[in-house]
Amino acid sequence: MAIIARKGSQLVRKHREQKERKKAQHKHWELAGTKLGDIMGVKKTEDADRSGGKAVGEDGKVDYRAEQKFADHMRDKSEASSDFAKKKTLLQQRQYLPIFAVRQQLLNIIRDNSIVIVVGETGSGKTTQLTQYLHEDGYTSYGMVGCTQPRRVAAMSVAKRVSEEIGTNLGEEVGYAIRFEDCTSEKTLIKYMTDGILLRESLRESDLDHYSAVIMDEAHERSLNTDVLFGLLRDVVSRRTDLKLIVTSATMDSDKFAAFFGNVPIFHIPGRTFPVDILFSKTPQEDYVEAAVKQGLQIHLSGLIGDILIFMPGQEDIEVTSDQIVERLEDLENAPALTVLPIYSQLPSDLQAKIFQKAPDGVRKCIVATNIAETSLTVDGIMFVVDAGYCKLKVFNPRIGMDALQVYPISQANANQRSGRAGRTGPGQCYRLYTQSAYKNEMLTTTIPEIQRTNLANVVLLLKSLGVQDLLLFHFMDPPPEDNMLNSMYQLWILGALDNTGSLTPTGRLMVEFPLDPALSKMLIVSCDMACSADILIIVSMLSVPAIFYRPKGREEESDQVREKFSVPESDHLTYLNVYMQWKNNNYSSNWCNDHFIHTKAMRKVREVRSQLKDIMVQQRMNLISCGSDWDIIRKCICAAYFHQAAKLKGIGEYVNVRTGMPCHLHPTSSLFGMGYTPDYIIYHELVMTTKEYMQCVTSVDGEWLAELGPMFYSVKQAGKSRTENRRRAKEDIINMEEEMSMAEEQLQARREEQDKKTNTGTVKVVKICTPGRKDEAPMTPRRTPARFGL
DNA sequence: CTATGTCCG
Repeated sequence: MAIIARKGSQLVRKHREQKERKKAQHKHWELAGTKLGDIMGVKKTEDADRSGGKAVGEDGKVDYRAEQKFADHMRDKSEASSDFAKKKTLLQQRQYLPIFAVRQQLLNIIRDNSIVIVVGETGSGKTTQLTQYLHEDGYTSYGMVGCTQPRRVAAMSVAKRVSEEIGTNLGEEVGYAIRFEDCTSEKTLIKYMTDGILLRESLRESDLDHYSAVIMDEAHERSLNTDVLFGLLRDVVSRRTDLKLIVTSATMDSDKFAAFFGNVPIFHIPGRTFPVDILFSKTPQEDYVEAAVKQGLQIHLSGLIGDILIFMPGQEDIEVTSDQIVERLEDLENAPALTVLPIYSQLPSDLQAKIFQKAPDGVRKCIVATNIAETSLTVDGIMFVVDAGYCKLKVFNPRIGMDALQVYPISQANANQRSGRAGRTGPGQCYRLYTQSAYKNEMLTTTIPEIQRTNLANVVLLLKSLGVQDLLLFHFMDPPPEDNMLNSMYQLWILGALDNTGSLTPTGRLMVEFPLDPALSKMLIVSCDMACSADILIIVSMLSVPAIFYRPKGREEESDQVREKFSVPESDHLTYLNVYMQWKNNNYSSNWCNDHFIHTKAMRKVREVRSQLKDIMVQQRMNLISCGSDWDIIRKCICAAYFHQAAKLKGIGEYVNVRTGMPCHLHPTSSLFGMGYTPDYIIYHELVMTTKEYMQCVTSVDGEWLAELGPMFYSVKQAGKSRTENRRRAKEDIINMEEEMSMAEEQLQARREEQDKKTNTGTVKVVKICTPGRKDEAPMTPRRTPARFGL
């Protein structure tokens, strides 16, 4: 009943909104008229002034000034342009790269120093050539040359290219390693890999004895793994004088990198890109969606040739922007054809592939993207970039143990990366929908590195298993906030991975074996004792991939209804299990996925993860048993690893966090959402602040389970005799053991102070992070009006 | 009572 009412009212509202919006738009266009200048608010740029300085539009609302010429650091991996490739041999192509001119100098400086920072601009050829130069210079005679990449695709494609250049089969002299795929052999001399792989390797072999040289490519992106490797490799090099470390960096932070590694030399390799004109908005834009739509259309109607790339923070904005461009273009007479293509990572791959297809002759492409187009995928033929100036960032707040996924202004580094996307195949233009003063004064030079804004439980576990005694003294380039480290250690203590002295327990050592977040590893370990490991294995696998359910625009109701068929009323975890079992019963069919609004790609990955985890379990002699249909056992097992993330029912549909007392909400996608069934206690997998504090993926639990499984948090005041009595009392008398919590924290704090006294080196620096929700700390917090756009 | 940026093991 409740469901029907909810769906019904929603339908009506949506429909009404749509009608209203249409009406309002018509009004808008009648008022605005159809004169080009009026609609765009900008004069047509027949002859865009490329020399800089001159205003492009004089009388419009959106107004730009050419400010500077700009060539960016962009990744130009391996692909040479096709006609060039036809004419030249591989060797000639290699010699044409800018890095070739400085080859000997580079090798000399590497010979003379253990660590070198290389500033390699886009198109310099560093990624493909550095490894080969080291190989040619004899470094592979006593070990491998390793090269890390932040992304898998990069590791694979570069390895392929280099193996062709050397003239061997991929996987022999030149190979790569990524999760699920080790394409190397005993013959391998040059090994490309993701930075996560090298990190895992250092667990087995802390001095990296197999390597004679390690190149950390794209280090300026500062991925979590890169930052941990920084600290580790710095020490490895001091122990092993025969190991060479080469770290690539962007110009802006090369000095910082050099200082971190001990004032090591910086070597600069020029790049080869086309100039990009940067045009800033003269006035701040109130609504970046509106501004982007106008700018996109203005470029399109200017008659200049070339595809357009628009950067937006998220899926919703992308959809609104795309729709608006299409709609407004339809209202114009004789407008040239334009294909508008959205792209973001959650988009199914067949739709993603569209952006790489060539548009029909005379049709311009306009790609509307998240920052996926900033580094992860490169589209050729982009001449115009429109940059809204925002991105979404996940920031972890250790105090309340919650992530916040919110829109933040981008950094200058992001902005430069984005504009560089217009200069890949020819000179281009970048329209920034923010003022030059905002760029200079309000934007950070670089994005806050991931290590300072993420949950560190995994990093802490890893470093502990590497024998790092005091994590607060570990040499990070940018140390994470102390709160964050302490919180992670505390969390690991709760999970039984660390003992009271902060050392790794046997459970902790077992947890390290799994490429999972600690709580998930714990769940897997506990499940073996509770005889439901086969089922938990599936749930864990489902939880370690991104979104399973697909909710396409325009078919929201339909997909929601299909999803409800899978829903297990008391648990999202069990709902996931249910989905997997049904998929399995349908022979892992991709058609079945499509019919049920489920991401095929995600499910395939679940299967891969499951198989990898299963191998580890077998190797660790953990038994695989299913509990059949006794799903209470499964819920109890989940509770055993997540009791620290519990919420108590407060009112109808209202929950409060048991530990912090903070109100939390069920996410609308939860099986428990909007149902008549409202359990007294639930545990949640994740707490994320978006528009509200949402618990994502929840399972109902018995109050007494919490007391039984999380005795350091909860206790039942008086134990009754019967089960029902127990349960009743548990519901009434659950106490949050705040004192014990703070005791553990004090213990950690005391330890830290003790260490501080021993070494007053001041290596620990706490960096304040912009607290989510504090508007005064985010000067460029955008006015988000896209939902009401056009009204 | 309503929605999630990008990666990695």
